[in-house]
Amino acid sequence: MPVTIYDIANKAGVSIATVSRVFNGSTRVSANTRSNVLKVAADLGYQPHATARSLARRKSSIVSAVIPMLTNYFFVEILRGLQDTLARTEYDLLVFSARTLDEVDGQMDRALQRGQAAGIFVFSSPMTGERVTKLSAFNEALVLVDCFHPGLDSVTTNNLEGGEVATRHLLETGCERLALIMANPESVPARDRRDGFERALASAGREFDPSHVVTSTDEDHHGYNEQSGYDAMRKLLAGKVCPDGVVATSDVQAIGALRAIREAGLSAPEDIRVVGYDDILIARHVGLTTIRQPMYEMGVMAAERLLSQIEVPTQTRAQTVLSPCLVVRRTTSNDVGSGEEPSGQIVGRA
Amino acid sequence: MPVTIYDIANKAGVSIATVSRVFNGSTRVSANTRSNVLKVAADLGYQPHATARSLARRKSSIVSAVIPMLTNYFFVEILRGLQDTLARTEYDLLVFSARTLDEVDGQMDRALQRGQAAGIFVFSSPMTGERVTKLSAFNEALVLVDCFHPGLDSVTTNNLEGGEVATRHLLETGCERLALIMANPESVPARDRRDGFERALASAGREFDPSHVVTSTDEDHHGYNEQSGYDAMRKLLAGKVCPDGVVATSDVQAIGALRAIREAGLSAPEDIRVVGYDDILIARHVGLTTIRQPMYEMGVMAAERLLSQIEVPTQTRAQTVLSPCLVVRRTTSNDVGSGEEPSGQIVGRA
DNA sequence: TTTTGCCGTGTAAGCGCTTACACTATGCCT
DNA sequence: AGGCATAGTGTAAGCGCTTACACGGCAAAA
Repeated sequence: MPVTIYDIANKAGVSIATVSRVFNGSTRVSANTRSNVLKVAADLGYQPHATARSLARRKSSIVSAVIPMLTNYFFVEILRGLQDTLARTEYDLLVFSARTLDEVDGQMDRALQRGQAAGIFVFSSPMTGERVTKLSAFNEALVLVDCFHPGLDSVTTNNLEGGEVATRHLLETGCERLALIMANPESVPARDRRDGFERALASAGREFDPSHVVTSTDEDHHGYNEQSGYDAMRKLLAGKVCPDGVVATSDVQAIGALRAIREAGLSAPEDIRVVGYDDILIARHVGLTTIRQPMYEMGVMAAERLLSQIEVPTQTRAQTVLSPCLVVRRTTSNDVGSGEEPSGQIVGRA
Repeated sequence: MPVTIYDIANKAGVSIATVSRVFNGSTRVSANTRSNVLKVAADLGYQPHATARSLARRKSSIVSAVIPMLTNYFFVEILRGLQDTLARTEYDLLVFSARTLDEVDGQMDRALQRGQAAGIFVFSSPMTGERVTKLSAFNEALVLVDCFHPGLDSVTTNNLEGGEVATRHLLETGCERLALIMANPESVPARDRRDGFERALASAGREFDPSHVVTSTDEDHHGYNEQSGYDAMRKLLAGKVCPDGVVATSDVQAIGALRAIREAGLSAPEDIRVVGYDDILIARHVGLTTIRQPMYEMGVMAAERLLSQIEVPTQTRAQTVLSPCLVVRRTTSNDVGSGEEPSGQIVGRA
């Protein structure tokens, strides 16, 4: 009882080709026939069969996204950008979420399944050789989001710049002894942020104290978690030279660090200034100065990029790099008004 | 150059039917043939074509979820439950997110597209007549999540109970003048929570003061936003009898209320105790007592329900109702330890 | 030895749609 | 009047796979 184009063709006294034409790019069909077919289709409650359509067209109307740790606010925001952009097209979004980075490979395989999608997004996954091989063999559109590989399209933010901006901010507010609380170096963004930290120090002519860089070896979320920030801060506080400014490679780590600071009877920004990274929702509420990434825009741009790849498959590759921006709040400044002013003072542009 | 079963059949010297059998329920194929086919397939780098498979099987390996306001932590958690459960099956998840409740209908139409999905989840959408009609006409599996309609499968939490528990908690801690900060009554959960509030008052023999129920008329997220909580609290503070206990229908509203309280020079729990609803991440950080919903579990159960519907289509309907649980934190108690103990004291079971 | 049955495999008919190609009018140009 | 576009429609061949049915062969049963 599902109604097909045959039913319509029968009832309207035309051929299935004509019915199909009506429902497609309307290649030359007379106005009469068209409206007649449309009417019959409406009467019968016809709906095109998505799968059959894809098969015949040799092109799916689905695009896939492989996302590790969907729980993360960062990804959800990007997803919004994707969705809002895709909603205006014929494409629907298949979401493959991996709980850990190890699960990414499995989900990627599912996503790369032939005939499934017209294109795919890969989020925040380190580009191992094996992955690059698989992705390069994929014949459809592909955009990396928040990760990078030469020769593949990507939309990323400039983590090096972000790390640098955060560090420079601390220097400018008068910090003398800077420290870095870093996530697991397996994470490429973490490494880039660290490089930015070092670069800012170097260009300010400051010496770089290796004991002031605490690196997580945590596997859970690659060290992007509160506990790892807490532990790192404790370690810093126990060191011989206590820092007066701390950059963390994520907000959650920064929040852990703040807890350690508070427990030590100290406070931010008075004793130690703290900068996070990401601008998650909580950052606002705890007044955390942070580096905001243009997440929504990343989603939009990634989607646009994918769509244009689908349209013109042979197109040259493009790597889009967006700049993060500094959001100044309580943990580095006494001037920003207390309490939870909604957004903080935004410095720089996204 | 994409390799099909014909290529394999040729090279292996068998028919396409045999190749197909190897890749399916392995209906009677000799061990020799099987391993030979598998080998050839591996050599050629064969991958089954997802779309063709769905068409031939008359059954998609995709399930869809229609989700309003994906930004919401609540939905993301449920999604995790869905994904984790689906990951173990052959099904992939198509996500249709609507930015507003009005967009739900459009996204629902896309999701209901014939031949697209083997089943669909509809999240948190009021069941208007039109929607019920469309959903009932859908011939595939269907599970409502966080919304309800008799005759359709659903997984919900008991909002009435949640409202009641929150209210009773305030009464037990000695509050005398209870108030309710309520979201837009278009939202069914909000109404249910209010009913719970009223019921708890009634069964405690308290009188119900209508002026102590402030209802949002906000359209933005149905009044589930910080501003609406803030405004409501201001209104309560300006009233002739100031409440000493407030239940909010969501954490974000509660957080707005807390701000209003602080700005009025008062504090929680000393002057006014506050209970939220949802247990979003921020709740922990501001020490908000709240009602936690078993979000992840909802996702798991919804997925399981859908899967079993797909397996046995004629099965009887089931409405699953999960109980929320109270999480006691600073805003209603001085005994819970200060600062941000991670989880709060959990009372009741999820 | 003949019968019965089952196992392993092939043949072919779809699934519901798109689209190249062919065909028939019709209108227009010479 | 004949020739030639051109617009509108139909015919049929797929898209890559699944699966009902048929068939040959061989082992067990008679």
